[in-house]
Amino acid sequence: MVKAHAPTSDKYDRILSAAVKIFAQKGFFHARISEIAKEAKVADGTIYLYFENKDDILISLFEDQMDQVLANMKLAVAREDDALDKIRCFALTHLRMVESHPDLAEVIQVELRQSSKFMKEYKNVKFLDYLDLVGQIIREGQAAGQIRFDLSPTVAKRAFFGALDEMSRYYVLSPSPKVSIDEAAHQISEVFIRGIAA
Amino acid sequence: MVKAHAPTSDKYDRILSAAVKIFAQKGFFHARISEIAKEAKVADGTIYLYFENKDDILISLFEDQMDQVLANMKLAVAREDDALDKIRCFALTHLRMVESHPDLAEVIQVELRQSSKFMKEYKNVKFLDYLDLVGQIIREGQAAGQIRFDLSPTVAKRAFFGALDEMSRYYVLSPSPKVSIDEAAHQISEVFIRGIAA
Amino acid sequence: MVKAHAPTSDKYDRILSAAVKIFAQKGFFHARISEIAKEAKVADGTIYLYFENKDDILISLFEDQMDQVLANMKLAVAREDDALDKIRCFALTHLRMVESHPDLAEVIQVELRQSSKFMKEYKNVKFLDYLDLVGQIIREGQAAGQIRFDLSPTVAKRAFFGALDEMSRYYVLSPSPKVSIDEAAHQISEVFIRGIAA
Amino acid sequence: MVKAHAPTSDKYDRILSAAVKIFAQKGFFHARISEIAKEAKVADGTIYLYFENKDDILISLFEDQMDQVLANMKLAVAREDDALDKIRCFALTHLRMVESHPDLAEVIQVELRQSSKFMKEYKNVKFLDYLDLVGQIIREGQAAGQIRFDLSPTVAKRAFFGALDEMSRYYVLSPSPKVSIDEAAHQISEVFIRGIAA
DNA sequence: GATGAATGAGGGTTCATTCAT
DNA sequence: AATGAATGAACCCTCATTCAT
Repeated sequence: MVKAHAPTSDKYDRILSAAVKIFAQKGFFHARISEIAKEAKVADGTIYLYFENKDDILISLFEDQMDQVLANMKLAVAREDDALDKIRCFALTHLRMVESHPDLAEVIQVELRQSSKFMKEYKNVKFLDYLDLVGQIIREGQAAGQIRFDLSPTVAKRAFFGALDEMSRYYVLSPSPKVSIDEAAHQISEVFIRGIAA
Repeated sequence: MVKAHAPTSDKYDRILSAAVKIFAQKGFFHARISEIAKEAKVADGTIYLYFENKDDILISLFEDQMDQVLANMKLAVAREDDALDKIRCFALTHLRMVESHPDLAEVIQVELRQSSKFMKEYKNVKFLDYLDLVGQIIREGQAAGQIRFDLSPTVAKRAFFGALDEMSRYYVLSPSPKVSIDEAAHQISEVFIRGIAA
Repeated sequence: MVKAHAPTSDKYDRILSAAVKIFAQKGFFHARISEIAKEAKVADGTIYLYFENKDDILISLFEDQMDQVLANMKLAVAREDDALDKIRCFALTHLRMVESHPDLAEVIQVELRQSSKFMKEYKNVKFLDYLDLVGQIIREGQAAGQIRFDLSPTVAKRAFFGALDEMSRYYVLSPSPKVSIDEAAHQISEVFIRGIAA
Repeated sequence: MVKAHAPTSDKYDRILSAAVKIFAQKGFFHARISEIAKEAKVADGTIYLYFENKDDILISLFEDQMDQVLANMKLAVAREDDALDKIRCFALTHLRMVESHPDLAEVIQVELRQSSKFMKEYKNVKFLDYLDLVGQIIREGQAAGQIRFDLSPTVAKRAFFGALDEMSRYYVLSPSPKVSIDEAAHQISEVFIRGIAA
């Protein structure tokens, strides 16, 4: 069922913003629809005019935000010509997004990789697109002779993303991180680049 | 509260094993106590003789299994003398454990990093110990002059673990992986070693 | 926590009435929320829109009804000028209320004096107010020289109330009482009045 | 089912004593069998060798204790020749028993008049016997011309017992009573005697 | 569209009772 | 007789979802 809603209303966005906040605070399962409604200043029932059910809020949130994250990252990476610079750029942009949107980062980090509901049944296309940005850069670098040919892009893109992601978890969950975002991005991209260089 | 139970009974282990299976299948929140009880072939109430509540099952499971994982990894790594070989060993051992205990790996992967309950309120000491095994190896390699001194062990250990962990997620959730466990372990450890080498 | 509910709805009263009936029938502990809900023709969950929990139903019931009982008794007693007539009036009014509201009388008789929950932790102010109506009458009669001065109002008010209360228990629990309400009220008040007269 | 138990064992009494204590503390419904067992220093299951079920503990307790109370009261009252002195003696003995066995008094006061289980289904013969001791005294006094003939023993015995009982509740539940037991007994019996005197 | 009172299915947990030892 | 681990029926309460207004 496609939910109709007037584009003039900002309720859809208000609900999603509220959901990000509450999900980050309590976790998806402990978050209450009534709490999201209260935070969004709408009635409980109103949420069901914009979303099918509770799951749909999380998925919509993810899809919506991943569109922006993806667009943002593509734009940032496109500014660099060199594959290795693109990798540096990816790391920095990724961690800076985490820093500037901690609630969203936490929800994506923590809630979205949880439970069969969202990682098995729900085909996480947006996430795979995001992951493949790294894969493209690697293949580009291989084509340019900068990156070893015996490196599997499938493995390498996950290794790189995983490194950044684990670092994100550190920032999301750690009250007082000891290393700056920029320094972490620098260290991770340098290790990776040396590791994959031809 | 320490729950009394005869050491001769295997119910504690039966319940934990059942829980691993059901949690992996349905996710923690969708898992039903009655289902775990049925799988463990005990009455619902019996579970509460061994565990405080549902949360306690997950935490006990984690603590119990992490003890074994930790011991296993320490043993494996101790067989190598060279820091770089230890890193190779860690990667291979980690991914092989994931391969041989897919249910457990999935639960740890997916459930335990979820929700404030388990990553914020619950001090995940065992996980930090595990993570620090990598940190120790790195400091050892730095002392031996094999690893760059300008590398932050804090960042590097997370980068390495994150790479392995993201690869684990791939194996846990992917129905038909395209790269072998051993090959993935090899690629990840080689990229990392080149990346951090002095 | 004050439970919100539209004043136009009669659900609050319907639930209380149902509760009186079920509590009288089964006793508080054997009464089931679902049974009260069914009797009140509301859903189980609806009860929790009007009451915090099962205990709260009993306490609300008591507070609500005692307000009415208290008001009713004050009104009745105020019609008499003479202290001794007030005592006669109190006895008659009390037992007639018991007769006309047997379910409520039984609940108050039996449930409310039960268990630390309601007689120790719960400060039963309304009941003490009711009891003190008798105390006031006695002090009034002492001031008028009709009642002995060496009589302790503290003891006397309890003696009088206890006499009526035990008689109430008889009516509440006895299937076929042998003495009429009015005759019992008469006998009790006359014994008491002679007993306390100057 | 009649429960057999060796008269050499004191477990039966230990369980009843424990039950009195726990029932007084928590109330019948909040009392846990396991708690009574612990207090009596027997295993949970042992209780079921001596009692049919939880209800049976309370009833046995009541029957057992009422036998003693009844015997005690009969003995005390038999020492007096005069009906009016017997009334004085009854009041004093009753309140002194309450004072010296507060736990038991509380259980009888509070638990035993609760719930249909014990006041409707369970024919409370012992209590009626106790109540009728007063009835007998009154009839005796009427025969001796000391007590009015137009007084209904049915009403009068309840009035007198109710007065004492309400006073007991005061002592049982009040942390610091303002009137002494002996004074209360004196006042109540004097009021009653004057009230019923020919 | 918007509301929020009402719904009622569902499940974690308790605890009286049983029974193998 | 005594034990206490095990049982499983029973129930209060929560909360996602609905629908009359």
